[in-house]
Amino acid sequence: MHTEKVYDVSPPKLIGRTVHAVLTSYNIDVDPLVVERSVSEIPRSYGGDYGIPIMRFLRQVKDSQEKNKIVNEIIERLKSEPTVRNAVFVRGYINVDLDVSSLAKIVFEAVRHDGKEYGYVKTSRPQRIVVEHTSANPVHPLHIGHARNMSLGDTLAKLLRARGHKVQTRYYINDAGRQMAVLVYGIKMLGSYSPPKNVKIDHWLGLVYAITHTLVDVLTLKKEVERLREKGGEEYREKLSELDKLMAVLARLRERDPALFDKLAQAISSDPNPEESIAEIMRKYEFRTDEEIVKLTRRIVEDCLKGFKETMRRMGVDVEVWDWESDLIWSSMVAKILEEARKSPYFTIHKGAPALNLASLQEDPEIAEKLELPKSFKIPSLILARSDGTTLYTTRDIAYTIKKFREFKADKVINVIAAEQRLEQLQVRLALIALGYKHEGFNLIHYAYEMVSIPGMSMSGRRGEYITLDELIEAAIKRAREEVDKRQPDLPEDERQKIAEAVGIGAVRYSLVSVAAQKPLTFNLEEALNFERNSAPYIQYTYARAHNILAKYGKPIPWDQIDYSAAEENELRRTLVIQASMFPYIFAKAADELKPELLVAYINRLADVFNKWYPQDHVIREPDEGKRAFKLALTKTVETILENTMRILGIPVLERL
RNA sequence: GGGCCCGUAGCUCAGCCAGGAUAGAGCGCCGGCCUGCGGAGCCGGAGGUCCCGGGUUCAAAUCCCGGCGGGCCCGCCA
Repeated sequence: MHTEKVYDVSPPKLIGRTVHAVLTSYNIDVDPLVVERSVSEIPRSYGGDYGIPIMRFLRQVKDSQEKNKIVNEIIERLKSEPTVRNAVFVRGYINVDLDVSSLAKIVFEAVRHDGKEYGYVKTSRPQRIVVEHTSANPVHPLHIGHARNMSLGDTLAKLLRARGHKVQTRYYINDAGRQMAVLVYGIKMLGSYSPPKNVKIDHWLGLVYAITHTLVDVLTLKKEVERLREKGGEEYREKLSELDKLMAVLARLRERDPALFDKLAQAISSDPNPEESIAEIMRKYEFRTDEEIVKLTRRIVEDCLKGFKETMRRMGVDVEVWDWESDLIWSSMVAKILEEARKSPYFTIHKGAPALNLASLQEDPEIAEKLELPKSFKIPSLILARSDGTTLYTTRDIAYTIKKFREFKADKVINVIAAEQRLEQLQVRLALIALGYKHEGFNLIHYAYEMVSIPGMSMSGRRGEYITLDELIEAAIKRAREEVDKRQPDLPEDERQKIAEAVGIGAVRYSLVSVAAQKPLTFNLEEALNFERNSAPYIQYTYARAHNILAKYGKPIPWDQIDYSAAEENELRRTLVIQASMFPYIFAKAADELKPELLVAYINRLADVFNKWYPQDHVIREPDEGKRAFKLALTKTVETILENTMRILGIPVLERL
């Protein structure tokens, strides 16, 4: 693969390798990665393109003659590299001026031969990796938070695959547990399961769930208030105001479907003990003692997933394996975990329930370090089962983790799960280690992401307060359509709509992976669809421009007629070549560090430079054949990188928009 | 009460783990230019106590300690 050659001569690799080799020959021991990462882009006015603060590595060298000798040797070695024009020592830095003509030759050859694979440097240590993502509970429709999850998960999977890993994607269907039982209870209260045809099924189920959940909460809270009335005081007033708020939620829910609401309200209020009815459904499903409940639950979940899959398909997201939580229980995998726990030295009884004492594991320094445990915080004991024998989410998650590792013979499992589940995810890893599943415990990665907020909107699935992802997609497409109608009024209607869909979807995905996962993200539709800057449409547009310049030329790129000296004639051409040479490096870094946002920042910058370049340095009208060949190759290179990045980010590639 | 994450220009964000030159982009704002390979154009400018206070270091946005502000978590929920 020619991409490897580009990777090797990319400035951080080249300079890092050279510096490290010389330092090592002088018995200066430094981490090659630290050296490589000290290489940074510098302003041209510093006399080069990339620089490295060399003095920080020469601290231990006391003799200044010796220092000079080392610096000079590094400079000489760098100068002997074909892609280096000059290297100088300035104010503690070694600055490298690149020979962009030689660099261009290497980059163009790679683009020419690797094409759609250009930039996808293969790892030297391929692994088997499971990426679990989306995994929304099948009780309400997907919303913007799930969209961040699926965009990150799908992008990571594509990124790791392109890097040469074997990747499997999985979705965990949480069909056991209380939430599901609440929805099933609601459906049962309606008498028969007959969802309306004119509403998307997951949206309707979400409404039933929200109404049922809130009604049950209100009844429970009312009893509580009743009980506290005599006593009065702070607690009573708090519960009372909580009840007020819930009543307001109920009123809003009723507006959405009065008939459905009234039917549920009447049925539930005539149930003497809804909490017990829900618990009973949960038991019947988990212990599989009531085939009717099993069938109904499965049918509801299947229906809800149909809705999810439709939304995911629109987002361009595909998951390979769908795992049912209930299958883990029924296949006795969860029972086995419980059994193993009982035999483990960490087993304990906590508040009368079987549990694992995880705090004692914290004392092991290896575990504390590898799992990055908080120091002055005692991990609470993990309760494994309810007193009625039903299992708990975390216990089932332990079994599921083992399943994921086993079935794919995975080296690593990446769970894309909200940051609010940090403690739970930590407990899973600790529990695995406690039960002797060390490989699993140490190689389970919680890829945590923070919440997505939409200005002026608070969200709660239990209360039915959310903007669904479907609505968001529609809004994005509608907004995109307005722009497309403005720009391309002559295109046929159906084509404009197709373009608008590709633009809308791309815009949502781009903005959801553009911010580092551990930061809270504010989603702004207008910004996501800003056609002018830092957005998927902007990248799609830039691609289309590059593509159409090449289409206008109409012939194959004359690779063999390129005059490489053209590279040095224009600053923007130089910058583009250097940026193009950085693509494999950025790609590898994004994959290895699980940071898709690096790719987003990179591609945005490349588009900026390209958009600045082509209007002022005409490609097709270039009279000199060799120079025109160079410009065509450069355009092809940019087009290729844009396309190869969009493919990873799941942004549809369009030839016109 | 404890733990985790975040805090950088008016706004949205890079940079922080792996300390180094004058802290970067984009939006917005101000002032100019422009008839284009698809105007979704170009050039210039202003704008910063890198949340605060200590410490380590030749050197701190970056590391350590102590605060402040925001979010999340600490359930026989998921």
